[in-house]
Order: sequence, then C-alpha cells, then structure tokens
Amino acid sequence: MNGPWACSATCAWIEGHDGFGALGLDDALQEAINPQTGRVHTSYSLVGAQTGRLSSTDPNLQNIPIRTAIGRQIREAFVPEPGNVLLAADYSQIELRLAAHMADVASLREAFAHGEDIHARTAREMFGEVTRDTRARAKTINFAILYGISRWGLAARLEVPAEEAQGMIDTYFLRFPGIQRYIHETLESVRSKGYSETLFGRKTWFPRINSKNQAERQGSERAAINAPIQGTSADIIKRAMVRMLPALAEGGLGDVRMLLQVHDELVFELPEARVEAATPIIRQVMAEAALPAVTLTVPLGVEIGTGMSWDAAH
DNA sequence: TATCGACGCCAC
DNA sequence: AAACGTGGCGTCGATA
Repeated sequence: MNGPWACSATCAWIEGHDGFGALGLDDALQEAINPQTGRVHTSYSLVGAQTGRLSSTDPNLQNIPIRTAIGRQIREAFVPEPGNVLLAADYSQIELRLAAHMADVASLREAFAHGEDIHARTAREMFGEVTRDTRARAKTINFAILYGISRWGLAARLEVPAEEAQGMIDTYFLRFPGIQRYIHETLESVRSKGYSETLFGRKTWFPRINSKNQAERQGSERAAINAPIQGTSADIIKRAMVRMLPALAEGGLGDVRMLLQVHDELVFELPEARVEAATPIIRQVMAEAALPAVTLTVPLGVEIGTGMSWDAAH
C-alpha cells in the first residue's frame, strides 16, 4: 500500500491511560500503537483525494469520532507526553469564506469581516428572522451550496418537498447573487477545458463532465462545483504546514511538534511553557498562508485550543 | 483462505 | 430510480 506517493508516516500520541481497548471501543486503534514509541502513527497520502486534500490510512486519524460522548472518550485517549500539552488549531468556516471570496458575495464577505455568525446571517437574509430552526436550515443550505446543490438533495436533508427546497435555492441565489454566477461560470469552464482550478492554479480533471449518462454527468457537475473550494482550502493548509516548523524555529520554538492534519485542523504537541509563545505564531502562519500568491477578500479565522487530550484541546 | 464490492458509519 | 462534496474502514456475502 505504501508506495512512493505516501507521505512519511507522521505521528500520533502517547497512549496514556486505560486506552481504547479498556473502553471496549476500538481494538483497531489499540493494536495500532507502536510498542517502540507508545504512539499511533498514521500515513498520509499527498494524492489521496481528487481535490488535493490529504488522506490518512493505517490507521485513518482523520475520522476519529468527536460528536458523541463515546467519540469524545476516544479522543481523550490521545494525550501528550508528561510536561507537554496538545494544541489544536482550526480554520473557522474556511470553505464558506473561500466561497464568499471566489463568488464575490458582498454580504457574506462583510459578515466574515465583522466576525458574524455566518449561519445566523444566512438565516436572517433568507427567512427574515433568526431562530433555532431557521439557523439550522440556513446551515444545511450553506453546506449544500459547497457540495453542489440539487433540489432533491436539499429536500431529503431538510425533509421538505422538492418544490420547497427549490424555493429556498431560488431565495439563496437571490440574496447571494454571486453564488449562481460562480456555479455557472465554473461549470462552463470545466465543460470546455475539462478541469477546474484552485485559486493557486492546481487543476482537478473531470473526464465525465460532458457524459451523456445523466447521473454520471450530474455527479461530475457537483464535484466540479466543490473542487475549487475544497481544493483551495487544501492548498492553503498545505502552505501553512510547509511554513510552520521554520516559522516556529525562527521564534525559538524548535521543540514544538506538528503531529496531525485533519483537513482544516493542525494538531501540535509542545511543552506547556511554550504555549504562550507558539500560539500567535501558529495563528499567523495559518491566517496568512494564502499570501503572497493569493490575497483573499475575507479574513481567515483560526481557532486555537489547548488541553491534556485531543478532546480537551477543542 | 483471500479478495472484492456493497453497505453503513466515522470525519471534515 | 435516485438524487448535495472529499475520504477510510469494518462487516457481510459472494466468489475464487
């Protein structure tokens, strides 16, 4: 499996307490602990995803549960060495921010510039008021846009008739007009050239974009709408990763270890005494990673947390 | 015994 | 009939 395309195995953690097996949760992770290091070491593929994302195998450490109580228990088993802490740095809503930039949606750009709750903003624009329900619907719609929207997909997710979902899509396009133009121009370009491009010029090819098979063609269209956004996000975090250790070393922080990447998140292990100095450097490298090649019209927000486990660092 | 594909579920 | 993007992996049944 590990061909020349596989990234050097990277990191993981000290398995510090009772462990996954004792929780009765995950024998596979338990067995993945390297007896010589006491850590779990994953492998990253640099060409694992069509969009330019990394993928992680043996074990996959990019899909460790987080949403449920049991999931968080599993994350509690990922801990630093004594005297150290884990630091998790996440890009906040990076794909929606990139969509706001790429589609040049003024209201979304302004919302991000002012640090607004973007789903609440969307709810207000679309439904006139922000409630628990309208915000949840707006969040679903925002994600649907990133994934290449269809009335049927949105209808299934929101559990409403397709006609009603179409009405929401129409309203969304009316309120955020740049989105429809972005989708149209992206598809026209992919149909004629055969590939999409990230903001940095990396291409993703779509050989079935003009297929006569409807399902095949529509699937390619959805992927083509998503690829520049997801791919640009992947480009940005890779740029941050390349710059991160040199920037930390420049700041006298050569003992900070970069352990994991989870698409929009970087996880570090560092001496507790280094947290205060490392935090602003990590934040700056990530926030400025698009520069100088690309100047975004939205800020890139970075949320940073620390703790004595991967769960606690969030 | 090994391998493959469908399915369901986990993450972002 | 199905239907929103990107992945990995455990289980199951069919097959070699």
